[in-house]
Amino acid sequence: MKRYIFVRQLIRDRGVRLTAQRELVLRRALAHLHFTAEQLVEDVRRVDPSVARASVYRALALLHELGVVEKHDFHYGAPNYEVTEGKAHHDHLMCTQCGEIIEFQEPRVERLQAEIVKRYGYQLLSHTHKLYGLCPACQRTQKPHSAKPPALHVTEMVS
Amino acid sequence: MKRYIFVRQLIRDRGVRLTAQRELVLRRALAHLHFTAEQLVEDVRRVDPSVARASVYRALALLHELGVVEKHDFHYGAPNYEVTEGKAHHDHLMCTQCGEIIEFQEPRVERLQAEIVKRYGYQLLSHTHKLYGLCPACQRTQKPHSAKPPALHVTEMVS
DNA sequence: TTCGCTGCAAAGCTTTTGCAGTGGT
DNA sequence: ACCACTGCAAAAGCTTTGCAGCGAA
Repeated sequence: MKRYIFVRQLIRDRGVRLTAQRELVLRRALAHLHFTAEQLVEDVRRVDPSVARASVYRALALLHELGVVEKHDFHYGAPNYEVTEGKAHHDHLMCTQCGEIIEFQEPRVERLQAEIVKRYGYQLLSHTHKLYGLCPACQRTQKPHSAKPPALHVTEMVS
Repeated sequence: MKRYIFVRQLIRDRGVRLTAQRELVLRRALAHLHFTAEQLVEDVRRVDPSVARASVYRALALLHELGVVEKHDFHYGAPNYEVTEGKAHHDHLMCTQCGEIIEFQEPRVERLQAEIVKRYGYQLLSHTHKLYGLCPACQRTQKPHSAKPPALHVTEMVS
């Protein structure tokens, strides 16, 4: 709820209009941990079928510009989005078989990153750090060669 | 050259046919550090215009299955491919303004990764670690807001 | 000779865009 | 009352696929 109100204010401060469509897209985005653009379209249209696919994409782009939403490519299926606003920084560990995503924090890695960029004279702006593996459950039911994209799922229902 | 011969053998061992198209795609892929599928298509067809776009995509998919080629998404333009076969493992540092890509190694990060997955009972299969920032040159010519995709470039000419 | 691979063109998916009408401020 | 935003449908990437013919083994 706090995040919702905060982002609404961000939109207003941006000087763009706070429309019903944008509010709805924001509310539905906040209801998921990780989601694809298409999942968000479906979710939004389940609530209000009159909202156009294009409006969802445009609202998502706006949220991305505002720094509220991050885009992830887990290389298994379509890109994923995540509302990172108001959440502590974290990276991701994903099961390549069932699609489970775990968010982790590791300050020691962050420190090493700073060291690495310094080595090349770079100014660090952002980073992505993704670990892929098998979750405990999938290690047991392990198929020798499941080369293909597992479903990317979504769980949390409120924000 | 050693890599070329090695991969040819990989293809034969796979029990699939070693066609002229596959050999050409492999040679041109080896000639670049990082490339998009479309860049590879252009490059291949510059050498032999009779090769179909679809054949390049199919050959690239084969090389990916063989573990010879890796796919990267730098979030600036189309996904990038890289022939990693025969190269030491490394991760990437990219300038978001000019598109320069630096490959770095940091064993200490690798060690922390092993520790992280153990924490969650995962079995680590692979990872991606990408740092985004401004290279020394672009820090000087810095535009306040260059939100858009820089050209992804390609340099090396032989392999 | 066989059947896996290719070229071609068409289709598929996801995302973007042009435009006329609508609604926030 | 403006003009930014929306819905719609068409277009625009990028990648995959069906199919008939070709050519590596």
